[in-house]
Amino acid sequence: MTVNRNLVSGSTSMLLLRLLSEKDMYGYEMIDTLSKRSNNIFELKVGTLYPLLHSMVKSGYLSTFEEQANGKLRKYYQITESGSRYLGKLMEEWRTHADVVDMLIGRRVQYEG
Amino acid sequence: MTVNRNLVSGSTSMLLLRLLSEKDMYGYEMIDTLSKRSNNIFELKVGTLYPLLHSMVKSGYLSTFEEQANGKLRKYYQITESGSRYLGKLMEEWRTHADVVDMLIGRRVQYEG
DNA sequence: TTGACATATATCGGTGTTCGATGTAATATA
DNA sequence: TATATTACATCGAACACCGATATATGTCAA
Repeated sequence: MTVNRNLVSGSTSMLLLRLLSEKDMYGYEMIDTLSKRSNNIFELKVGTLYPLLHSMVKSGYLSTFEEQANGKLRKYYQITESGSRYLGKLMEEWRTHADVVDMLIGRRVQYEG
Repeated sequence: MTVNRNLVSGSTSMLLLRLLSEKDMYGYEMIDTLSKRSNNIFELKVGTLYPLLHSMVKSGYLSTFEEQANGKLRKYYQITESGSRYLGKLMEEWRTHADVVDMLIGRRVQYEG
């Protein structure tokens, strides 16, 4: 996130929910998956991840269950019905805002809603 | 900025610099222009604008001059050489990050750098 | 002419997002 | 057996943004 770490901030919870809409994951798996899929451009830090996951559990967007793997207890996160609805909302918002920004900096010639 | 104000945050200074790369403007003019061009989607608040402008002046990205208009003293902001370079950097970053987010949420099929 | 509204500047405090630093503990590997 | 990796977690600091608030002038309608 180099120079301006907040350039696309706020999209983090959207990306996590999007991942979990594919399958249940544990924390480190989310970081790895995001990192690999983005060619290391999106490098989520644990100090960001866990507080975010906890807050989304508290908000009812995620539920958790634990599972033994390689002797280690892994905490899996699962998206809820409410989380899916919230994800839809965030994606819609992202599209609107990103398009407006693109339009304003001249990446798209005109904004068409 | 409705539900998630931070969805495209950090892009504010980029948008302001982009505006000023067209012509010198005073504070309110920037708010109005951004608002009108985006069909009221991007509504920058004065509490955000002025501290940001001041910090960019301090960083050397902007310079200022005052001009009388309708009896009122308007403070115009002008982009500097350094500000133009910084804008280029921010736009490049925005493109990279926004593309990655789009790819991760499945808006683009594959990320091609 | 006066009160309301718009224009225009500015600051302050609070909230939310993110990360670096730090801590703990188990497994894998050299 | 020492080191690295995996995996969980919290805390404090920095930063972005906004609502509230303050001040002052111009415009316009009642």
